[in-house]
Amino acid sequence: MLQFHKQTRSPMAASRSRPPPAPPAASPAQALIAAHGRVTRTRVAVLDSLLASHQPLNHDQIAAELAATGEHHDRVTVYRALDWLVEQGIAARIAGSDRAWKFEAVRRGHRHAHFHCDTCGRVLCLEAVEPAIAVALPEGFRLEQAELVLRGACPDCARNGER
Amino acid sequence: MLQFHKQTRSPMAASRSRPPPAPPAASPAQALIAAHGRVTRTRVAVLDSLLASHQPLNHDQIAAELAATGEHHDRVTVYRALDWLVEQGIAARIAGSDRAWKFEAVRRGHRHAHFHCDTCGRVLCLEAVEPAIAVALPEGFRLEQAELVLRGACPDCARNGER
DNA sequence: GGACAAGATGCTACAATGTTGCAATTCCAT
DNA sequence: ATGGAATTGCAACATTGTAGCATCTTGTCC
Repeated sequence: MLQFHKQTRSPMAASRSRPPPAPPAASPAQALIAAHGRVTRTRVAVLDSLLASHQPLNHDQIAAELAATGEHHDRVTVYRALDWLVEQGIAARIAGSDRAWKFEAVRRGHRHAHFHCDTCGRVLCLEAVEPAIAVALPEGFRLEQAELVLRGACPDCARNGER
Repeated sequence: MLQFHKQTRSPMAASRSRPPPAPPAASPAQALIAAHGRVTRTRVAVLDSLLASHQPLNHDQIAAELAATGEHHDRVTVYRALDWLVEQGIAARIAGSDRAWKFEAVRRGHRHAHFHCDTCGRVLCLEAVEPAIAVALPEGFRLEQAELVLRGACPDCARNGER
């Protein structure tokens, strides 16, 4: 659980009106982004959202997060920021049970399964589930990633009884 | 406008007038559908396509299959037929790497992994891959289905070298 | 075989989720 | 501080799927 992100925004806002002398050690998001390319307002804000969330977010949820900060971020720019983060390996794109992509910050060396709730549509990261995936892939395939996808009802929805 | 579908349906017509004693004369698709509800032109055609395919098909590919038979099938009706087949447990809906659903006929008791090719977008069923999925799900979750999703390059695309 | 009611179809709109093209703006290495 | 490339913002478009509703089919009962 990482719930630090609010204060990362203020140095950024200040830097727009007047470049501060030396705020080098910025947020983890800024550091990550700087290591891969240009640091921009929207990229930082989007990655902040992803890092602060303990579950994958779709574009809508991210937009809501950004709106809550009071800044305006263009819809298309957010899509492009997400594309870029995925391309850089900073974020991962996972297919939800609705037809919208969900995104999560990549934790290196941290394998976990995803649980898709059919009732509420959320995707939960099951940190504790380290699946024993023993795959014998036929000749010719080049494996890039293996993921265990679980479907069903999350605790909240299962408790409420419906199916 | 429906000249061509007659031949597909003739065994059906026969079975309606007089149920054949020996084997289930109607196509497997018709039998499956009849066991769950109304047998209609589009449902049969769609399920035939799924049964004939060795890999999951998206709506576009199914539409192409249907068009090849010379019959016309409305876009919306095909969607609804697919929804119905999934609802009845005859077909399964799986999320592709693009944002279109893919569908496959359900083979009972036949677990297999899916390989998503990032290059050509196809989803291949890996019949030989019987993943050892040992999941210890936390309390509260109700598991409905577990699926192993593999991503990378399929043999065709891997051979052609690009990434 | 024929009539009937529930269910399925085929339109046409509409909704949700991205994507493209391009001029204007921003980032950052000089 | 400045210049050029990367990024943004906007509007238009593309893809994939749904909703509403009048009409037609299917399966059943006589």
